[in-house]
Amino acid sequence: MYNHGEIDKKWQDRWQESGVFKAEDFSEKKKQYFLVEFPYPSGAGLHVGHPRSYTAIDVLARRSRMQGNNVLYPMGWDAFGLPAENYAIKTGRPPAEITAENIATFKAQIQSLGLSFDWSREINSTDAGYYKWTQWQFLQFFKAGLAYKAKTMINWCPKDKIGLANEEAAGGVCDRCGGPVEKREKEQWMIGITKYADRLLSDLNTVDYLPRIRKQQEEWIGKSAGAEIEFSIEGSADKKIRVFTTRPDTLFGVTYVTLAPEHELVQQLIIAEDQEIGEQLPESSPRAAVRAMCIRDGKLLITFDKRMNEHILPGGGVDEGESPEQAVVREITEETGYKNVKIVKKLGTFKHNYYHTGQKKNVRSTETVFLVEIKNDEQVARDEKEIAKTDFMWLPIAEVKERLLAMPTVFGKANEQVERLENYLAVTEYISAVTNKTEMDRTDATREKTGVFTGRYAINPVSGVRVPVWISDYVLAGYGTGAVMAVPAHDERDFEFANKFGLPIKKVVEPPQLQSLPALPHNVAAGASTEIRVEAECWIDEGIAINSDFLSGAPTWKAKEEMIQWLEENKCGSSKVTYKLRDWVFSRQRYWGEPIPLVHCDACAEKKYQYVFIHGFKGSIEQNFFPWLHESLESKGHTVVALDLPNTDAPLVDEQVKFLLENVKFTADTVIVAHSLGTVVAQKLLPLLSVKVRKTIFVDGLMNTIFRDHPRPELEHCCDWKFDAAAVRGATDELLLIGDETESIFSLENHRTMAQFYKAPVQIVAPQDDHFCSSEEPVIFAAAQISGWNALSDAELPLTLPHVEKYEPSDNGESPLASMSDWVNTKCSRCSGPARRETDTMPNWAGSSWYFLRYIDAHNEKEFAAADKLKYWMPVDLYNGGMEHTTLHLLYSRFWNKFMFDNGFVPTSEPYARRVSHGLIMGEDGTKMSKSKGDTVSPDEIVREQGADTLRMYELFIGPFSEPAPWSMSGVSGIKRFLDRVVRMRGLVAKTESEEVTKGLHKMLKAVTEDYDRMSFNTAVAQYMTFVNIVYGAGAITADSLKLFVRALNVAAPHVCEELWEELGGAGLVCAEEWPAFDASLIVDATFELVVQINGKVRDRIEAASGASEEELKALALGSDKIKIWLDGKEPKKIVVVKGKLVSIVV
RNA sequence: GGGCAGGUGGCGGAAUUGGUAUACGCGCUGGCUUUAGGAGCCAGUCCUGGAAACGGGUUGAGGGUUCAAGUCCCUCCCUGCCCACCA
Repeated sequence: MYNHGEIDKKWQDRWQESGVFKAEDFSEKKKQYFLVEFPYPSGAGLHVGHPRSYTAIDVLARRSRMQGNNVLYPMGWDAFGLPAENYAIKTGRPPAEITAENIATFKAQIQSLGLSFDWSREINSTDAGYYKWTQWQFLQFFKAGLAYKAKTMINWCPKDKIGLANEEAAGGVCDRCGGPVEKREKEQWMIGITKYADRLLSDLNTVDYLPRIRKQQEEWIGKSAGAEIEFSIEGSADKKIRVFTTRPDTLFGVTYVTLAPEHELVQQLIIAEDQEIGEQLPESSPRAAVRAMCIRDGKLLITFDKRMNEHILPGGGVDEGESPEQAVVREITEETGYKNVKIVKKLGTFKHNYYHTGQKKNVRSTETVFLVEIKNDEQVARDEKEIAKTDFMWLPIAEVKERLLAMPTVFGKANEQVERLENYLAVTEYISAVTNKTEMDRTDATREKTGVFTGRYAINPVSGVRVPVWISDYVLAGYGTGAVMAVPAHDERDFEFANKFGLPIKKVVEPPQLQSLPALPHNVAAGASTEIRVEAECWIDEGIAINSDFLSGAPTWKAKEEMIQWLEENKCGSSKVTYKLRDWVFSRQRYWGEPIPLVHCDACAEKKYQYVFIHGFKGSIEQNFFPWLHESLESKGHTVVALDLPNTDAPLVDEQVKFLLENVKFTADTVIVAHSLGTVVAQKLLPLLSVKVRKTIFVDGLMNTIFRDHPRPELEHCCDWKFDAAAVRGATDELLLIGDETESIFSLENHRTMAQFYKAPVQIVAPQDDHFCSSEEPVIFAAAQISGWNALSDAELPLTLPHVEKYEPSDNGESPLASMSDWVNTKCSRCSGPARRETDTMPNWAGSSWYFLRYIDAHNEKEFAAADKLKYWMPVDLYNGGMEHTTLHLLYSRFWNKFMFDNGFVPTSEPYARRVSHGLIMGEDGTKMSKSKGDTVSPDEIVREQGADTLRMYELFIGPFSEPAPWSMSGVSGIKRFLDRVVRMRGLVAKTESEEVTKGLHKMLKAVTEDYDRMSFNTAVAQYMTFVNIVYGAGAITADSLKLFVRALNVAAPHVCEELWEELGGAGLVCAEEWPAFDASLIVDATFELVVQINGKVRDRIEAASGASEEELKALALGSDKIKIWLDGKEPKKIVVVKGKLVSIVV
């Protein structure tokens, strides 16, 4: 028994005093950066799950130090987030206060484990000194044009009137009140991670991630290659449906086209604006009447005529001097009392005859039908007479549809019109039903597909075949184009849908014939199934094209290529790559997060600018990106100056600069957009300007004549290639570099260099064409626009969280910051006019996207980290974290780091060289530990009762590191027993020891070293135990051997080992000793147990010399009496000898 | 539905390249030390036949390749995790 309470504390203090675990910047030793995910300091304190990875990586860190490396193993706090905020809402205490307490608890708990963290580098994501740099880095994204505002759907609880995080809205139910969660549109900050999709995918080749982690990254990015194809719409020449498909080869098999219910074309298609129904008659006809269709939540507003005993649409005659629009609003108010009536659209004007009861004859009249919206349910009192005459009601469309269609007074009865109305009703009903569905209902894949025919037809561009256009909720609005070409014969979802709605199925791919496949002798011999099954009628795999005109006979891969070529030649489609990855929603309507350091100024937003284009080598204003951009900017009210530069085929930069100075009047409201060699012109031009221009954009710019990998001597003499960074930067308020990811002309390194030279942000995009031709004009258009959003200057950072009275989000969905009018209302940094601060805060993912960089220089007040220190320490050599973070956190931080790399702020493109994951620790019953079950285990208790080393070693021993493992309290006691045995080995120290002990020691050292190398901590612990068992069996061990053992065990059980080391007279700290090397010569056994098998069964074990040759072993085996008996005189047919192991005899 | 990981004693788990299956720990049994309790130490502990010697069987089920299969191949069953209508 040892007094763990005393020695734990004693050695933790010694380590702290001696500073042995401090990482040294720029040390000559080899650097090793070990990282574990920094925890969220929850109020519940440390869970036994936390120490699992901290201890395991601690073992590696301690061993690495003993092996002579300069180790960085830091710890910090990811302390922004919901739990503290929710607790603050409940108690009214500031989250900062709560967080500080939680951190103190966590830190004390973690420190009680004797982990070798370098606490001098401790960080806290909620410190203003930390989040200043989170804000600063966000502004780099903003300045590079990668942060933008867009409308997205948020989870909204109508009862609590707050927006919910996804984790608070799990299962479509509000976390707080248990009520249903709706989707609501909200403008939010987004970050353009999709621009990095391809590099995030391909750079996985450059890092060492656990295969399943890599797979998850790949799937989350979800790259698929295919084609975008345009279908024209019958009767609407100007509108096209664009679909994305991975199987352009099946285009001949398309039997219908489907749109997502949210697709922008849906509204235009179902209300046939461009196709009037019925015969148009003059609206001024004296008999003109109006009717209103008002549909809400799948119900139709109907009036009931009491005298006629008939349901009818609200409406009536147009009075004199009244327009039909005025008439319909008046009629609705009279008949129903609703006063907020708004006309959405005129559906059409129809002629019809009806029997006029007053005149007692058939009258010819016109009727104009409007689609109306009733904004809210405010009503005026209805006229007495009207009440006597009519009732009104909201009826489900399905209930009234038949009657409505039968009404003689509506629409007449032409078939086409009825059909049209029917479609209109069906589609409207469908869409309202779908949009009312909860998210859960909609994403449940086992659900039956639903859909509705729009009544419209699309034309297959390759076959000219007319196919119906449907709307269906199995089409996702957010992926591809939100529309699909359905090929039911070769897509399971389309197949299911076609069967349900009786749509035709056309086969265009034949499964490959077995005979044509190369023989697979291996598989056949192994009894492999030789049949290829065709399931149902739907063949989704590749094959041979049939019924496909010019494609017929081609294998799928070839048919794809040929179809894409045909589409491109005929300008109705092109090859296209699509990703599942969506842009990153960066806004949270919460208090406890980093404030987004932006200010919005209306005056700046309204301002118009003069855009000056500078084209490149051999370029002209009509080429490259200029024509569309020109038009688009002018349509926004800006002016554009676009001039062809002189001598474009043999340019002289100075001459072109002079030309521009003479022909353009540059002002403070000028924005320069320069492309390629034009950026060289701009770099020479800017220092010569007498004003500071507003913004300059270099599109695929350059500073030397090295083009990616080859020089361009023809440009060497166009200028002196010397640039003055300060002068250029001083002549333009903003400078933005846009680079080409495909490196078609310039390398990414080139942009990185420019970014560092000019201290300017870089946006890397993947243009469809090389070197930014017309297809990328929208990217440049977006970058060139100047919004009303202005970044705070570096000096204004950090923008700290103000103190608020209430931590609840406001009931309009804004964060609590929005109610702080003193804080919100501020001055525009640019024009000094009134401006408003952004009140959204950043997500939890922000601070954790770069924390590994801050550890490297945790106290730097001038930069987020010094470049030379980053260069020394990055990348992280080993990063461990939970599986729950292997998609989002990993992806976001990789993206963040890559962007920072492109901008020259960090030295590596990938932040983590290696990523591993630990398994969850479960309760004793094998299910998740939970407070409600009461089976949570507190590390404190174990540390107090059995010591830190016991907890540490048990965490290592519990099972394979990356697998989940059930906690076992008696297993903990087993470790405690082992450590007591270790301590008692003092009593076994003797002058000599048996060979068995020496050999066991070195075998253990070898095995433990190898086990740690492959992160097999549980078996390493078993090796220590085996050795201790040997020593107890032998009864004696030398002090030297025990010291070696203590050195090896120290990484796992450091407190006990320091104590023993001291007692054994070891100098200094054992953790500062060298990692013990094993002596290979001591491990070698003189003999081994030769296994002799007959027909695969072990029949004898014979002691044999280790070096014995195959012949000797064979002779030995055959000479054995036992073997002779088993052979019974039979002659062996075959003898296999494995040296050092066994002899296998076949008879 | 798809992907991934797995299925080995009473339990957690070992077996690195196809080469002695069940290391190590827990639990259990017996013994010793002996005031009790606890702790410690020693021995045993996959199933099965046998007093023993010595056999037979065994890694979810079935089949295959091999001198040899927990490990490789095929079919199926089960469990866990992740993703989930991504055209």
